[in-house]
Amino acid sequence: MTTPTLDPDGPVPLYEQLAEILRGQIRSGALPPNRPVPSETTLQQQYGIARDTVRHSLRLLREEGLVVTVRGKGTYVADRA
Amino acid sequence: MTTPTLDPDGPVPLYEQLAEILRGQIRSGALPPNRPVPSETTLQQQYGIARDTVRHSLRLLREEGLVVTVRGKGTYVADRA
DNA sequence: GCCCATTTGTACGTATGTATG
DNA sequence: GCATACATACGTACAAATGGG
Repeated sequence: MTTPTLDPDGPVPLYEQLAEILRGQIRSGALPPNRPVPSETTLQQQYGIARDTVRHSLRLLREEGLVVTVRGKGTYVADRA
Repeated sequence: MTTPTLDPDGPVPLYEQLAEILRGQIRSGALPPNRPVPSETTLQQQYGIARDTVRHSLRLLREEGLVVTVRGKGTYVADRA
């Protein structure tokens, strides 16, 4: 499982690129329901982006109902994502 | 019209305090429909907070349908706010 | 109950890009 | 071209919640 790379120069914002990657991993089952998404710190290091950008991506997924975030614990793939 | 003050030490986040102020101004008619909300820079200076915090407040109001934001123009009170 | 590491939340600052007028 | 305004993205610091030892 190689980590996909983001394109900082393309027309698609980094937060949208990461969101799309995570959507794919959720849909494919690589990130199964009720399992934690990698932490914000992990994602920011894996993709070499700012935490601000990671949080923007996760906020989108929350609004889409794909993930649920619990303070102090983590962000989890939703039950019926 | 004095500018209300925010309490940085209280339990309510600054972005929520500002959101509540703006909600009140919208409901009272002080900010009428189709009129611009003060710009992010203006709000950040008026209340002595970061632009990040202002944007968080405005994002809440957008999600509530109270305002509409147009890039390069400004943020406007929604029609049926 | 008390530390401690981890994780998310809030808030600050700065720089640059893009759209409007 | 220029000024204004929002969008994206980077950085930092500290607070608050969780869970383990």
